[in-house]
Amino acid sequence: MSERRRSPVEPESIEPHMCSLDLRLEIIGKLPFFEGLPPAEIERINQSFREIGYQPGETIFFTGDPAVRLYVVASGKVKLMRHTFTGQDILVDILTPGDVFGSLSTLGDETYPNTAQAQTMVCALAINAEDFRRILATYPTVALKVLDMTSARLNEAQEMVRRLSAHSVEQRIAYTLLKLAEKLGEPQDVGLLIQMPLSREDLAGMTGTTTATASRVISQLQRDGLINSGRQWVAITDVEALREIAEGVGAH
Amino acid sequence: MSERRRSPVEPESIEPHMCSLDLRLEIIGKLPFFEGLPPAEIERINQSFREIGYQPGETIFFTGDPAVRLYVVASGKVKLMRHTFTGQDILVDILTPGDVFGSLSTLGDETYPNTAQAQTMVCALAINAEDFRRILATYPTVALKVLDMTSARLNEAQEMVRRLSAHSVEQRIAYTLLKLAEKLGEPQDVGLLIQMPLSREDLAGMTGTTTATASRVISQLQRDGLINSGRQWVAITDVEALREIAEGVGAH
DNA sequence: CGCTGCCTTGATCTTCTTCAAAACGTGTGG
DNA sequence: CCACACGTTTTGAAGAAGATCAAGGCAGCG
Repeated sequence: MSERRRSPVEPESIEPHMCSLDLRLEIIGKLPFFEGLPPAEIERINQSFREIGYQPGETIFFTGDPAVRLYVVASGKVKLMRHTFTGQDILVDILTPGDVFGSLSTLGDETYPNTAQAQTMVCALAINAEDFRRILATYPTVALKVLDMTSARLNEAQEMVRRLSAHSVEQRIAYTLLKLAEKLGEPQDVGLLIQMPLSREDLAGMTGTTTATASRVISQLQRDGLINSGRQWVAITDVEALREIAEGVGAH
Repeated sequence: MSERRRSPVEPESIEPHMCSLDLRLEIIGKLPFFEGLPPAEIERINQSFREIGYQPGETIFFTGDPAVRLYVVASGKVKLMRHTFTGQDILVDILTPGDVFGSLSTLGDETYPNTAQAQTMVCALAINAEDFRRILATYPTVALKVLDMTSARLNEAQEMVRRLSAHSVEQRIAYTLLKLAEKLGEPQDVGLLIQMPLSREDLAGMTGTTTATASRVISQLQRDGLINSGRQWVAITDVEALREIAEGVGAH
């Protein structure tokens, strides 16, 4: 413990070309829901998008802003949050390349329900909400894929509700770490590293607890040898044991 | 308090015709997402559906069952739940006529993530998941409406996550009652009545607490004159005051 | 009537929050 | 390379909120 390494999370910052015009077609073509579309169509769809780059920590939009655009993560990580009146931020979701956010239902709310913030260097593709609707109406395949993604996220959110309701903080943190590792995990010498800057505060926001408690739990898990962690990063060393905690195998 | 009335919630049971062939077209035509479709198309779509009736308490499908069908609530109320290993049930959502449930994303999970149970007498329209996909692919308007509904529910679920994380039990219960009243409220002499059988256990499941605590909070709210309640029913008498509690205006 | 579920209420105990202070890591500028 | 300063993390002690366990009350129904 004497010589703790620096954060093993790679900066992911020195890649300016990621948001360049050159690669837009490739990025858009690789998006899960445009997959399989003929190149000519992708070319046309491409016209409607414009790319925007964000610095880590930069806010893409705030809760309550008029919901005019829909975004797609092209590269980097975006966190979706909700504010509480007490000033605390709840981390609702973490988005990775291919994920959609912003204004999906033009008919419903006129404002964004969440705040979106760049967690790393981010390249996002933005499209006018109405234009996106037109695309969906034109290509039913795409609409079905977007629907799939949305209902998958609904499912995850409902699962989250269940876990917040019935599980202890330790279980929730264990589960959240596993979920994050599933999405962002990278095998490294420190363990299965969650490839993003992740503070105790973030973790607290995701599990509905405080930084102090999150810190205590993380320390305990580390003492037990299940994880490995430092400033702004966490790596899992014993996935199975962590899963047992998350599912509440011995305790409750 | 000496002479407490019987449950003012209407049974909603003696309407067997609701699930008859005669009214199917009308019901399907009134579904939010088929609205505006030409009658001839509705007639065709109608062919793919079959109706199924359920008794109160009857289970429509369990978590983990193979997800082969998609359902639409035609009449009655359906509750969506998730089980926990401790045996506790979390009430994830309450569905009213027009709501879709069951297998939406045929690509994703092969099993239902939730358990669906009839809360009242229910008439549901069922359709093979693949057939429904075909309909969505054929009528983009419908697909967009379903997408809207789904993302609205996603939004609600995320809001629920926020509230579970940051609010007290009293606030959560107040909020849940308001939400239910919004969906199912009926002005009556006892107050704004939530038109469905709603036990303390249900309420506990929706707010992530125990029946004992839910009961305590309900009693307190009743003592303060904000609500009116009895066995399996709740009515709101002071919406504004309840909203203040839900939003946490004074307390935290 | 008496049975079966709901609902209420009390006492105790655990978990988590809160508040606060100290230690640590990291980047900065000397 | 060192020292400082800032943000993050750790840790402690006290307190509050809610869970748990359990007993009793009340309503509706056979």
